[in-house]
Amino acid sequence: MLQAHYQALRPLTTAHLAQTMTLLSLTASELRQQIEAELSTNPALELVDERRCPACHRLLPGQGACPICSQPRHETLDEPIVFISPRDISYGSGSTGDDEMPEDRFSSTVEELPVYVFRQVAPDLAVEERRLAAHLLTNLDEDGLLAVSLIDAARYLHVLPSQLEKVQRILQHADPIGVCSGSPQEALLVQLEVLAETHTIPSLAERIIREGMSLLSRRQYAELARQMRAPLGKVQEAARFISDNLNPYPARSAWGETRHSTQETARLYYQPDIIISRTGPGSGSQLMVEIIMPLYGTLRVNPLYRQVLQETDKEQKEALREDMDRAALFVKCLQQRNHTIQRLMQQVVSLQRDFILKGEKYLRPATRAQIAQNLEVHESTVSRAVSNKAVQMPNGRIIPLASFFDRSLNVRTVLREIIDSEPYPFSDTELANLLAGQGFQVARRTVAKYRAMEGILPANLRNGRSSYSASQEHQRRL
DNA sequence: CTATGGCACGGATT
DNA sequence: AATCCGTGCCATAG
Repeated sequence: MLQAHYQALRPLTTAHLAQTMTLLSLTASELRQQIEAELSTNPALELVDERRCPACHRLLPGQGACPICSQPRHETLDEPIVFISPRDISYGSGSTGDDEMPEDRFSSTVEELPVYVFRQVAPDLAVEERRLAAHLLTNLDEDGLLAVSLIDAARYLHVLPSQLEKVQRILQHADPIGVCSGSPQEALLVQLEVLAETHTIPSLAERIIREGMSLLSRRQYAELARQMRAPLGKVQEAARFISDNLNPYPARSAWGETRHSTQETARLYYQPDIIISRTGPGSGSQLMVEIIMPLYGTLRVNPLYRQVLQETDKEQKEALREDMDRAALFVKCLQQRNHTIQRLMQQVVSLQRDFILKGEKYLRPATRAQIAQNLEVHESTVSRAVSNKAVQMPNGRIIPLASFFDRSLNVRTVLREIIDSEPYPFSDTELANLLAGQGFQVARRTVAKYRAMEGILPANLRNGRSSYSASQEHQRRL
């Protein structure tokens, strides 16, 4: 049945083909602009605001709408089972008619933050909880802190404060850690808690934040020490730790700093075009892939047009028919775009399952050409589909889709591991041999390049603990 | 003499 | 057709 459905979607004209190609290479946000432009110029095209698609609703928690396909489709694969559905993003309230004027980067950050956070947590929330999360996120101030009190919000939403607190806790652990806290103090505590999982933290830090916030912010350490009944040195150490590692205003300080992302093209913040998440915890879980559609509702040809077409006289008929054809074409192209991306992601996910779940080390070097062959499409098609798109991984990290095709990422990761635990600084030649021992055959010269990419100093400048400042200085020089 | 970085070439990618 | 990436060759630094 699906087969038949898509048979009808095969490109029929060169115009169709060209438009599909164009749409294929667009990001979710670019697509949104495109759709809006089309909607405003073509009266035959209509966006039906159906927020829920029954089938999606059953499978996805919450309101995963299926905007483009009027018949929602979920395909299952044998190996990792993949559900794919376009997914909606709403852009808060108001300001829909904004013309792209990137003059003010800061304001765009403010506008993006709620969406960015919502995307991370949405998969983990139940339907009702999503509503709460959305409400909280629309009430953030520019620092990423809650502008309303939890009590007020709970009253407004007609829920128990405890329910809202639960949602808030989840939000606070999303990427700008501490976001959605009620106060700087609260944000710090959340950050401290998260940090404590991986680092050792000064014992005094928590108490200082809890009890000595005002003194801390005024840097009155002596007074603080007296109040804590602790030595001044300890207090200063803790204060130092706090100012170095924590941030009372989660939204400030470039939360897109994506450390360790290995891609030099790391844009500040991505809007993911595709989201990969796990359907549940544990090893037997399946992967769920969502293709983002940036608008609510179903896009279709306005059925009224068909009727009117019957009843008008000839000269008007021509104009109407043209609009209708354009609209139909657009919808087809859009469907084809999503279909192509869907098939692509099925390939990618089943090939790179280990990479998605276990990390960069397990990336398989795959070429676009190979995927294109499996998909029986031209490699330039794959190329277009892959470029300029961002994927959000199950762990919340957002990376370019192109990194799935990075031929050297796994080698570089292993290289990093070797160097991180080396007993003495290995020379590039030794590193090359060690890598070969692990099955990575790379030339000595290439090892040097990878080192540079990872910002690791050459052996002669590397003494045991490679200091950050040194390596950063080195990076700057490149 | 050894370890690295620069330049250039060929194949893959876009 | 233009560009990027892995490599080999060679010059330079220690």
